[in-house]
Amino acid sequence: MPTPAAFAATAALLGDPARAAMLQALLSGEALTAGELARVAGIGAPAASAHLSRLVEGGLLSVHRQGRHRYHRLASEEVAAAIEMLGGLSLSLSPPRRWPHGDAFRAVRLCYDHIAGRLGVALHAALVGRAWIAPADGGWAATAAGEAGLDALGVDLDAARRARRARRFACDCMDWSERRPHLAGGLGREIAACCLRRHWLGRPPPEGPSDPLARRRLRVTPEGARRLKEALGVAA
Amino acid sequence: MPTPAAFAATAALLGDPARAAMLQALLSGEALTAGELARVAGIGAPAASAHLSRLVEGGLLSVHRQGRHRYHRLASEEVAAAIEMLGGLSLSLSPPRRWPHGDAFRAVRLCYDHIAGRLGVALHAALVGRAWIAPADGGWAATAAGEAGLDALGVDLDAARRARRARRFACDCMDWSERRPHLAGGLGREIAACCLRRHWLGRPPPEGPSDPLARRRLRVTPEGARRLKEALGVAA
DNA sequence: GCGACGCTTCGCCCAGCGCCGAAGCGGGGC
DNA sequence: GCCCCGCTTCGGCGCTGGGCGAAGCGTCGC
Repeated sequence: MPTPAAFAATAALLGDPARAAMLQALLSGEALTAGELARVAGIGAPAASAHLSRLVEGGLLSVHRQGRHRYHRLASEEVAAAIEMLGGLSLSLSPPRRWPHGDAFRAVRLCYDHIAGRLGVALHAALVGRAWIAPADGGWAATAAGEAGLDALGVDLDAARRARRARRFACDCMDWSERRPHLAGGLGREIAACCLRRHWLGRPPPEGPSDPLARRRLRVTPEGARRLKEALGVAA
Repeated sequence: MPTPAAFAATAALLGDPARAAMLQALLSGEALTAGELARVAGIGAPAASAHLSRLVEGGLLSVHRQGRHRYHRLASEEVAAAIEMLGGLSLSLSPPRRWPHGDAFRAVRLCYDHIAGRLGVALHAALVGRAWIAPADGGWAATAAGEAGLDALGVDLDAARRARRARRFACDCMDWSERRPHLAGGLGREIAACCLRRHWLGRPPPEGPSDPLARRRLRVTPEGARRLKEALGVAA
């Protein structure tokens, strides 16, 4: 455990409405500009700049300059996992309203860059149940059967192993709507990419003019349901 | 996801050094008095009282009056899980020092009231691998084989099912040192209680005069290592 | 019943932070 | 070269909130 001071410093970064809005917007895994984030948070450019500086300084975000824009993204999937978890806690502490985003969001959605919701949890269980992945130091490793099966599905295992942004090959991420883990890490990312590339998952149109969760919504296509069922026994 | 305002309100409760110290102290699962918590946080009684009021109001703590004392404890294991997770994130954001608590704390420790660390993760994997527990709505349920096996070990399944404090029978709790889940819920609590009762786990003496993690330290006894090995194939 | 003790409430002070408007810096478009 | 645009820095304002000492309330011990 960190010192209380270090712990509080990290938590305090999450404990501001404007910063929370920015971080939630970045949960889609995309990189957004300072201006977009200012609009999302409903504040002016100077205030947004100060917030973003603190988030970067604190290690929660990373920046990428491109021309006169500055693109911000979550620094790691650990950050995404912590935000998801804290969101789940906050929801359970104020239970007045029921599930606010419709059952579809609970069934399948994007968490940072991997699949979450009931489908994400089912995929995780299927991979473990068929012994396609096995416990390894710091997460999971693919078994021989898993490498063959995933390759047959079209998952780019080389890309999954390429440790971009210091990520693990595969590790667990707690699903706050299901209270069971789904798969994160490079493998989680590539599985999601594969499903999107092959149109097993699609992105439904936004539900409103400024739908903050639009980028995270997913939908299982008929073909996706069929292929996932026959390949992994997953009922989407 | 909650609104940014609700999310930030919850995070802000964790984002103060004094409150963080209190919450970390309560991670042992015990109930502590306001005075003890004030001492832990290094603040006076009035300040502690104000902090505790806010934590209770925010749903993170629950209070129990007994005579002239007021005992505070974490309101739920979801709160404990979120604190653990945020602690792991905070550690990973400031990686200068390596593991500060010794390898023993990483091997086995108490998380709220269940077993965490490498042993906790190994137990979770063993229960799933032997199909003693199976996925169920909102967590895990014990299979017929699991009921028999756990009962033979001496785990009080009736107590585990008794949903004290609105807890699930069994669900996952992310282990921040291993990045894989260990078992929480009523079953997790009763397994830990069973191991302590049968002296398979013991509490080592505190490492210093004011060891904040003393109540969470655990150690596997020789008999415990033998019994866990033969019953579940777990190498402690 | 009286004092000791645990805790809370009240009153107050001060630091930190979140916000904005104005100004400054740098990149791109024309 | 000019201006537009995205972003940052600076200066100033207002408020929240965290801290303490003093006082009040309820409980326990004798």
